[in-house]
Amino acid sequence: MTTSPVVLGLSAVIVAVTADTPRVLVVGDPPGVPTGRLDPEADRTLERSLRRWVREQTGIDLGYVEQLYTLGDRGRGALSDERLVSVAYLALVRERSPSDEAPARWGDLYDFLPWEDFREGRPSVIPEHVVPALDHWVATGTDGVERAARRERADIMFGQGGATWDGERALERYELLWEAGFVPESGRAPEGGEVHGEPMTLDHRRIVAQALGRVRGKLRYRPVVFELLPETFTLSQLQRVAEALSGVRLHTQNFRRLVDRGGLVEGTGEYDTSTGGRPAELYRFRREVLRERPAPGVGLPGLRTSG
Amino acid sequence: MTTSPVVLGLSAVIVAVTADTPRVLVVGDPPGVPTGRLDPEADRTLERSLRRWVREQTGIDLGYVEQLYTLGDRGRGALSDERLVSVAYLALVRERSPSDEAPARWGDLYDFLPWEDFREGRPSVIPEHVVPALDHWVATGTDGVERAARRERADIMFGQGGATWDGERALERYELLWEAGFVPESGRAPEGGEVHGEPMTLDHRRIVAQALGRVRGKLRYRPVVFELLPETFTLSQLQRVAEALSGVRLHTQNFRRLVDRGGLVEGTGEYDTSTGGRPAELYRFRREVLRERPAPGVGLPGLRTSG
DNA sequence: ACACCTTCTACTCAATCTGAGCATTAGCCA
DNA sequence: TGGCTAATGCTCAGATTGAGTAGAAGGTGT
Repeated sequence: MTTSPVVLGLSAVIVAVTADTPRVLVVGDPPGVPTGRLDPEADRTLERSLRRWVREQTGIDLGYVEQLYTLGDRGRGALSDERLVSVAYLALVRERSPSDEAPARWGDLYDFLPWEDFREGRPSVIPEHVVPALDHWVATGTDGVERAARRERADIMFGQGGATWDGERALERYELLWEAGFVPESGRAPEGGEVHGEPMTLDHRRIVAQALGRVRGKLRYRPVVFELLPETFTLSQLQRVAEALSGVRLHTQNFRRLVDRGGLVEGTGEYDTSTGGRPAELYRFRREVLRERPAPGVGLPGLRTSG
Repeated sequence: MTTSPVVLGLSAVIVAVTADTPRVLVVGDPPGVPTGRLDPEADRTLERSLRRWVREQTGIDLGYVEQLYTLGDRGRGALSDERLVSVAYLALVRERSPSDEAPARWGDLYDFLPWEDFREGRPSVIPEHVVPALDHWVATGTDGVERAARRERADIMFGQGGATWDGERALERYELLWEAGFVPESGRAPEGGEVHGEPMTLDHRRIVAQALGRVRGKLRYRPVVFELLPETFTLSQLQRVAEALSGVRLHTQNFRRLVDRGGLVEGTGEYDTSTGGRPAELYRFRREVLRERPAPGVGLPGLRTSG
């Protein structure tokens, strides 16, 4: 009896923001995030391996990279006689085109997860399709206890029934929708036969959801936005990137107060006159803030430890 | 030429808190965290595999489990003809003894990472040994630029030179000490030949440091403390657990205000008279808070988005 | 040149939260 | 009963947050 060999895959959720749109690099059809395999002989570390084959596959040199999660459920992957365990990474880059011959392209992140974008208010897919599907899922619980638990979970995840919507829980929302049979990746036909949000191959949409949740969390307490911005930028640009990722609109004046008086950025004295209104001062990231504050991030609302 | 096979290891940092002491379950000598291997045939998911062999090895049924990190650098592990990739997990349990025949025991987490415990003020190991070692490391930078960068990093990590100490950066601190040759696990003889903090096998102390950082972060915005407490508890008990993990002392009155008025706990009307002073009311975790607040956690100081 | 539009930027203000301290309560023990 | 200890209640100033008003500085079209 031979045991099935373990194969180590590496996946990269490569995120950029163009103007108002958060983007993720995808390959193939149905789309998936770029994927490679660890060469146990050649690659000294997992992250090096990742950077190497992302460069080879897409021509992109990754900057900021962090590990997201390791997926190892049986039955993932194509071949059945091997056990595919994948380490997923999150990478943030300033957008640029993948090299022409590369089969990679930028997709709109919210095309895959349309229920995550609250910038224009609650996205219509929620009341129109998510909520009915969840109601059905709740109703099909085996007993009252399970139905109550399902109701609570659904409410919390989508900010129903008095609960507040929490952008960082993107993964939990996706997993809930999976369980509720709302996403075709689950193998069950979606409620009503309609598909909402573009599916991805295998469990890749789950990974993207997790990446989104992670970025949103990080935004608060680490200056990761600047990985997505040029050296200098206007406060509007900064705000739009923060909004694109967090999925909510921010109060402009307060946002600027927070990043400016919070020491996160400093003015350069130069101006961008192409704003369409009053010229905007160009700012740059203030590295010293790392020394001054334990958890510097852009000011996002909704983190109250009490009340 | 045969490629070296990938072997998937699973490690568990199992944390409990007894009275004032955060504990971690260790095995062997030098101590390490419990470790198993994925059976690609038998184990359906990584987490199931983990729970199974932890139960087998230690008799402990894990409750709260979350994935920490996946380590895959070449040269880890004992055998050289295989590539060991390990997925590390964090588990929180209410303390109980490992089954007698099991070779596992509870160790004091701060015995391994003594520079992380600020409850009695800055631990003496920092001024006496860490700072001199880091000063030496800074001084041995190749040029002025590198020395300045090292100085800044050292200052930020240990709250020197105007920087504020951030408990959540336990991993970064450990990595810094590794680079500085302060920990024997790095393979270099520690500065001065003295060893501070009990070493662990392989890279296990690194994993424990990461686990500590993760718990400290989670404490803020998820009600994980309750995984470590009995069903009902006094607010002092709650505070002591929070302090043990966060590594800092908290202002009692403010702490109680935050958890109580923040809706995290509710009184039971019963009292514990064994306090040595005025009897303390027994509280329980208020599950409803999950619905009411997006990020419920115990009130820890020091998270300021500005200023 | 002028009104007008747009966006950026500067302030204000009330509500709330935070950090710190003082004071009181309620068992236990000699 | 007085003194000890730990729990609990309350106050207060300073900082932060959320929301809004208003002015500044460009462009555009007549």
